[in-house]
Amino acid sequence: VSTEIAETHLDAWRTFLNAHAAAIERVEQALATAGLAPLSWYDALWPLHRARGRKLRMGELSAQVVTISRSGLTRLVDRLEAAGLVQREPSTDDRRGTVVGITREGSALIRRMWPTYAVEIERSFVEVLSQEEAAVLRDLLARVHAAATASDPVPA
Amino acid sequence: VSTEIAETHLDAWRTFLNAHAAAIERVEQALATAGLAPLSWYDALWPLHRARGRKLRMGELSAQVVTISRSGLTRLVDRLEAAGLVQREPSTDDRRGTVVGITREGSALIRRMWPTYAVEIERSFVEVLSQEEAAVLRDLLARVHAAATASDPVPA
DNA sequence: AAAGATTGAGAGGTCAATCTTA
DNA sequence: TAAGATTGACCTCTCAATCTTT
Repeated sequence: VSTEIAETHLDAWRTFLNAHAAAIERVEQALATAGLAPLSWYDALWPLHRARGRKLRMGELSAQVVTISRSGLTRLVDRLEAAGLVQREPSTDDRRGTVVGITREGSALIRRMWPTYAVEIERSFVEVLSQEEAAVLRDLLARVHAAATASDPVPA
Repeated sequence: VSTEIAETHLDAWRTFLNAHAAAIERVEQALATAGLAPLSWYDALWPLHRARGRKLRMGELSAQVVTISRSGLTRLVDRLEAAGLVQREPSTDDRRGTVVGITREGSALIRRMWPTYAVEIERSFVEVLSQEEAAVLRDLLARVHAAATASDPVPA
């Protein structure tokens, strides 16, 4: 364990990875037990639901679903569409593009999933962190996020 | 956005997910650019490397590689073995079991990966968090981890 | 030529069933 | 019968190549 990173920072990193794995695992498990869809479906449906009827282009949606590649999103939307949760149409203004809109069933699913999802956020975050602590956590992680997003680590 | 979770907690949750996605993405990208193996290989090799020669049973190893299922680990170890980085043998004391040991090449790979990995931890954590802040982050996330690990959310 | 999106091929992952030894 | 680990079937994701429109 060299290349000298302070022990505290390393511990924070490891705890970060472990906490994330445990929390996500738990949410997925709760959703599966409740007979609902996986978190990835929620992630993709949520921006569409929030858009309240406005259809999003695949690219716009992709930009908001950060854990999946562009082609991965195409395939996810294939499944969502097959399940009747979203609808695709060719974009009218730029005919290279495709727009996706959530259906009534899609919005219904999002609403059914939220309570289960929320219970797990309660357990993992709300019950163990005060408002002030949550704010501190948010601010520290926002800095990590910004740093991790900053312009390329290793240019091509 | 109902089922009432305070906005601060929700923001913390979202930032948690985004920060994780960004940080991991960055590490994977750096490793790939350097022509090294993915993080999952590091995760599996590290406990074996740390065991300094002692061979671990598949179950022991599985317990320490938290992001992958037992059968997923079998397949990962298949690949690591094919790459000459680990070696499997039937366990002598309990012949149902298998033990895995890291090879010289495996340890060499871990050592070659670490500097690249470390650079990204530096960028995402060390450069933006003081010692004290890292300690605070570690402590808050340790609570999240504990809460997310606590006995079953939804019993079968 | 470049941008938006999809597709083919293949890598990696899971669950449930299986094999072997305890 | 149960525990440790693997396997078979199948699903999801990614990269690189492709198709269409700009």
